Amino acid sequence: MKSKKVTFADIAAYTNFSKTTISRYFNNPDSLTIENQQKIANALEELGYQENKLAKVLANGKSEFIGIIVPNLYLHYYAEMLNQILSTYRQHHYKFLVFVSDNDKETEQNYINELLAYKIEGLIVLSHTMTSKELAAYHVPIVTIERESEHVCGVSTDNYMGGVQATSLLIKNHCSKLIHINSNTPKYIPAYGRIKGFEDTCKANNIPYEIITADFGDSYASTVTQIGLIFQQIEQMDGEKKGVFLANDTYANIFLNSVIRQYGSFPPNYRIVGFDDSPIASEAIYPITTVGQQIEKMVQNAMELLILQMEEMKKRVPKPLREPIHRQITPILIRRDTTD
Amino acid sequence: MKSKKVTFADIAAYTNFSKTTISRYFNNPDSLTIENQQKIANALEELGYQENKLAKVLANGKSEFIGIIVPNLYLHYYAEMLNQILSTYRQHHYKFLVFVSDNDKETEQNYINELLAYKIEGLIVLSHTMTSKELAAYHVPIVTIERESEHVCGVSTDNYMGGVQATSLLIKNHCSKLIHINSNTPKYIPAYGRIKGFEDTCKANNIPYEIITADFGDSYASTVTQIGLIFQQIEQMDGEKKGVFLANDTYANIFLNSVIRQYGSFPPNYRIVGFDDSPIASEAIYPITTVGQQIEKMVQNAMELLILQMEEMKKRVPKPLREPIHRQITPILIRRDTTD
DNA sequence: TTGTAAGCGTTATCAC
DNA sequence: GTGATAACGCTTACAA
Repeated sequence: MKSKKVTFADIAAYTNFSKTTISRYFNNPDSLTIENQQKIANALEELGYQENKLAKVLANGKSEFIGIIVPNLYLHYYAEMLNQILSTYRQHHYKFLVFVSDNDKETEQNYINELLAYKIEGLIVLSHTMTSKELAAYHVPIVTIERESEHVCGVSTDNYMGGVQATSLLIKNHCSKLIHINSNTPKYIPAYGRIKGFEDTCKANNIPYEIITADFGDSYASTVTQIGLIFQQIEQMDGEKKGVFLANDTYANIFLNSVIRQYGSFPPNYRIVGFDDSPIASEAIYPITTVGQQIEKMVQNAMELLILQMEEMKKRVPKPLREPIHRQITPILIRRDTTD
Repeated sequence: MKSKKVTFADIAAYTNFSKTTISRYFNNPDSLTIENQQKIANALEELGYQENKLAKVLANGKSEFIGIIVPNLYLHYYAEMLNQILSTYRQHHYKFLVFVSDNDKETEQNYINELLAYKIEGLIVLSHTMTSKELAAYHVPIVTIERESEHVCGVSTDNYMGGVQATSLLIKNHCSKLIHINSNTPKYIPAYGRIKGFEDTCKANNIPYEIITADFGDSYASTVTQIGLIFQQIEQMDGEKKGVFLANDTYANIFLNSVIRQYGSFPPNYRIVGFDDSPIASEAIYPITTVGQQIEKMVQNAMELLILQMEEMKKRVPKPLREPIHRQITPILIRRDTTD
């Protein structure tokens, strides 16, 4: 087996340069002559050098670590978000330390402390348990995605516009009655905008509408049951063409399945729109029209905001943002088979 | 704002102890008197100490980092795998550095080098681009999950048993003709076992069968097209009750959708079994019977194998495994509505 | 039970 | 263009 790890000292001895010069070879090669660069390059090869970034971090303070706290990866939405975040490595070369919080606040605080101990330069928060005020108190660059973010930077989907888009399409489809199905959503959550957008659009167009909220429980089975009941309820309602806008694609798919099992195929008296553009929307028995969140764009914006703050911290006299920055990303309506 | 970061030196000065004692407070508190522990605890609080694990790692060589390379997070299978891996933090306190490779070999090699530079103690590989021989050459503890792993430790589903289970169920359902649908799978991939298990079981029971393989392209749309064609082909076949076993739940769902659109509801002359127990299996228009991979158990085994190797590396005279260890996890048949 | 001093493998600050 | 030398913040013999 090979012996110990080879360090700058070994390279220096081997090449008759100093450690400083070896360091320069990596960080500022132009300051060496071409031939000396070559000498060192050879030595590296010969001795089988393996760089140690931890030592580098200790010396220069730049860990290039970003921490991520995500509620779970069961929902495709979070998985795809994480996917996009990790993919930014190619542009920015930040390394990501990832934690899954499962919505436990205390656990989450432990994670943050652990992350701080590893000298992360920034933190991306997707979970909901801590308030933005608590997050801000850590005095580390932070960006949140699609959650309450009064006291820190954040990006979220323009949920209001999403609601408007979905509702407008249903109206263009000549639906005579509009129905929105959602869980009980507090007003300070970004997703509340979907409800508001729906309601405002119905009012503005003078179309009869109804908002049905329910507690869908925390299992898929209970969601199926609840939506089944709501479907029966809607079947009883007046309206020859019902436009149903659901809070997400999972709900939309369950609703569509109820409809198909009742009618055998997609009937002309229903139009359905979901939200998220998750895989289930295209995989459904009839591909579902949905409001697609632009996840890639959201992540790109989040990274911009984070990098902005991180760069600032590296200056000799960091001047943190006076006000947190917030960005809204407009979603895109994706028309498929459950609307005209 | 607060000034510089406080270090052991500051705590030492403040408490009139040495840095060594402060270090001991963290790593071996019992070696201090209770009152001195208290003194130090107070000082920590007063000065607002924030630990630096990077310095610790540099000094003691234990990074507590594990690297993960996953092909993507688009497929729920990988997302759930990652989810389970990250969740092991609670038991073992290893921190995870995660990379998404998108199946590019060169990229992947860069990732591994980066991970080595951060002194990871071990590596978990889910991607397929590098051979296990190449992986083994890195001389770092490795475990692979559900992939070729001749030269490194690995865990995988007992795909053969899965194939047997699925096929046996279809036989018990009195199917007169069995059909297996799969992509072109090389024999050295663990998933090939599904085909073998199907075939052997058909032969053993003397049931007419057919194996249909195809290139499904790399998009969902092309998969739908291909499976639609295969469905038409199967419709032409003899057999009053056809048992169809598909390589995964996505295929099974598409096949089921084809059936429903043809028949209006689930007809008695078809029985369907998928593989993976991914969300689509339960979310389908009729919940799909499937062979469920025990992801949690696989991850647990993977961590065991990895920790085994990592512990060995910490010994004064590491004796690496003579032979890589491999584990097979038996999958579980989950009966739902597409079988009796 | 506690302290001294030499690392760990880099980078940063001055010199020359 | 190159080199000494002191950090960076913690651990670990070896002493006492």
